Amino acid sequence: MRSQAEGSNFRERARDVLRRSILEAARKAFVRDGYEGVSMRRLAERVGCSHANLYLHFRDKEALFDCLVEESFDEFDVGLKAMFQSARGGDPVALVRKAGRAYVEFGLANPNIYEFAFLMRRPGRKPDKPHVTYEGLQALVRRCMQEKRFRRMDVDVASQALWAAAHGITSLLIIRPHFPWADRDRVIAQVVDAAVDGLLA
Amino acid sequence: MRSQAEGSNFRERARDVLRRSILEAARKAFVRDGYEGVSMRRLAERVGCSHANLYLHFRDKEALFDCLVEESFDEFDVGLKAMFQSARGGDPVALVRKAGRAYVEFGLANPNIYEFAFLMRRPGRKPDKPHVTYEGLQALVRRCMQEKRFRRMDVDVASQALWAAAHGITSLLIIRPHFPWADRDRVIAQVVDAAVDGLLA
DNA sequence: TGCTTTCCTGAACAGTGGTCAGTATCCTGA
DNA sequence: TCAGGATACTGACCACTGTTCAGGAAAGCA
Repeated sequence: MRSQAEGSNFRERARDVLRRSILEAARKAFVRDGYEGVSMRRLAERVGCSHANLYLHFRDKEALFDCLVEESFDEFDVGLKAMFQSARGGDPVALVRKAGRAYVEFGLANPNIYEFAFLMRRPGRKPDKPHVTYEGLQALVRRCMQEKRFRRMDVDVASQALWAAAHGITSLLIIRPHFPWADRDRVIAQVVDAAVDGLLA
Repeated sequence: MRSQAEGSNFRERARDVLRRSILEAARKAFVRDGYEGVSMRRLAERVGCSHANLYLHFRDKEALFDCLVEESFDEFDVGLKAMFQSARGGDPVALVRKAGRAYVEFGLANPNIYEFAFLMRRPGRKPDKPHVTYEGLQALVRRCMQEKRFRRMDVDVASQALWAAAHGITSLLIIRPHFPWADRDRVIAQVVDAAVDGLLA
């Protein structure tokens, strides 16, 4: 029995394959129709299995989409890290601005992912621990302070203020797409730059 | 038949009474349980009528809650207008800061209302026309520019940047209440002040 | 081949928002 | 006062949702 469990069996591989195809179908459906617009039954139909089967791979609908969101943000983190890497030694303040714009762009490019991650209230869900992305921002802000580019203040207050500004314009653009927005890029730039400038020494 | 319709009948009054009691029960339920947490059947039970009856007063669930939100924002507008009135002739920039804080406070004091108004995506809903509150902000920003306190720029870019900042911190605090926030008041002040300072001449 | 373990599914459950034919209620004009 | 007509209301119903579970199908091992 032990040997069955640990051997990388046909069954085990098949299980992983199914899991991945669920995730991919879910991503497609989710990106197109949003959380409420996807039903487990229709999803199962696309995958080609019974809807009950989905529950053998994911505890419930939320868990499935949580998994997708995590994947997406991991990708985002990778992109962000690459950006930090390539700009190592450069102007940290410019990097904050760039990261802020990248954050907004990511949200606008993946509105349904962003919606699920930061626009939906999910009472009784896991406590909101800081995401890797936030920790990266924290580190960057700290560096700006060490190099005396930002004035001395609580790192968290500064980081959270930056996050709030970037999130504000991202979420409004997603939620109110038909609002008579002025030039979007200028609004985004204004929001991000003002938030950054507000921290300068 | 005409006289029936216009006469302030017993029936007509009763209709209005029921409509109001629906709205009040809905407000209570909605504030406690959020949009998804309220079902039309349970709501009808509280009101004391059949759930089908609700649909004779409101086209659907969304229309019912749209009505509530409109009421709430009317209240918000009244409060904000009074503030503008009382500070007329005073420092317009200080007024913008005050309005920004008031906006955030309102949102935090009425999270479920705010959620429905600005946190929920409702595809295919009526085009998002600017709300009275936004128009008030626009006017205030214009005044700041006329008095040369804000630098010359597109009024909408400036107004929308301010709105985005205030919305950003409001929505994050509502959606992520368990995030390890720094001192909330300081974060709010930082976000609002940075957004305002970013417009100064 | 039998036996065990693991996988998978159809049916069922309790709930949702929304509709509609039919009934109960009220108002009006004779 | 009473019949007729307009109005208000409801129970039953529809198509759907997320989720569970007994039991059948399939695979691995002896």
